[in-house]
Amino acid sequence: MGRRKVEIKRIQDKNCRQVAFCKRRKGLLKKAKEISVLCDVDVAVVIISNRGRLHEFSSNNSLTEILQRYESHVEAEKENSAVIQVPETHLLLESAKGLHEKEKLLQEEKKHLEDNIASIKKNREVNEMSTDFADFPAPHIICGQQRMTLNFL
Amino acid sequence: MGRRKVEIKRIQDKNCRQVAFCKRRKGLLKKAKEISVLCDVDVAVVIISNRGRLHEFSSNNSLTEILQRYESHVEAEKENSAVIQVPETHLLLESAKGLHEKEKLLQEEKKHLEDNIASIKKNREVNEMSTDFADFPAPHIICGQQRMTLNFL
DNA sequence: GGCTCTATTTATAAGGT
DNA sequence: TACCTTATAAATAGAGC
Repeated sequence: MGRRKVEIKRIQDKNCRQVAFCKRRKGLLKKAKEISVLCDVDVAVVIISNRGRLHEFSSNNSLTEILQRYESHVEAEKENSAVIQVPETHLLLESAKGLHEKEKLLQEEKKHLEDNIASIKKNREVNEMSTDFADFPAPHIICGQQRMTLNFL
Repeated sequence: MGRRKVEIKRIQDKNCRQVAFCKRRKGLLKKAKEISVLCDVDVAVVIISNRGRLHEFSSNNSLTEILQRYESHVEAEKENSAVIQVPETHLLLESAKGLHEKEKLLQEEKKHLEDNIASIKKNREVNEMSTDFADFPAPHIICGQQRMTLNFL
């Protein structure tokens, strides 16, 4: 739905990809809301950008509850089916490969966490130095700092 | 997008509502897949009809992983939400308190990550030692181990 | 990075099988 | 209940700010 048809594959250009993400994210969340209202159903949408930023929609206030309910219903089935579907011994090689990738991912995330902790400590020092409230930065500045740290999570 | 414009409110006629649900559910899941591919992001969609039937999409095979990441985001934001929502100056003390708590939380998360890495390395060593596949534990046991480690992500 | 414009594609409301 | 058809509304790609 645009000036030309686009093939559904990863958009190579970084800027185009970001623009498409903004537009389509907005569209997806809107559609999630619409179906939940029109059809009176529970809907949960979670989007995590590759920079780790979170976007969500839920049709009620207890998304976590919906998702946990979902997990409790589906996980058991998945475990059963996994055992049934994956009796091939050679897939254990894939398992080992997956563990390597997980380790790499974890180390990257850990680095983010460490950076974030450093950032928080820095902010805290700034706050603790300013014991005179008259010199305190405006609340929205604080908000901005915290928002920044959140982006690393 | 149809013969006429529809207001976004619960569709009264049960049959129309069901028809709309089928169409829009299909559309929503399609769009979720498209954005995940085009924009290279993680997306999870969970739809629970009012009859309790479940429909889902996730951009990779580990919906659980996406949801866990979601929950860690929410926990972190909960701590800050009080500060963000309230512009009262005296709450800056709470802000500092929140930063301490956040640091504590992050350190706990980091510890989880470190424990997890250790666990993964341990698993990997076990895998590498077991070059004789005949001695490999049953696949479902491996699956169980991975599921456990995933819960920390 | 976000917003506007608009040509074009896509989704879908009604209606029918 | 679930699939066609088709007119129409809605989303959005690309371009410009």
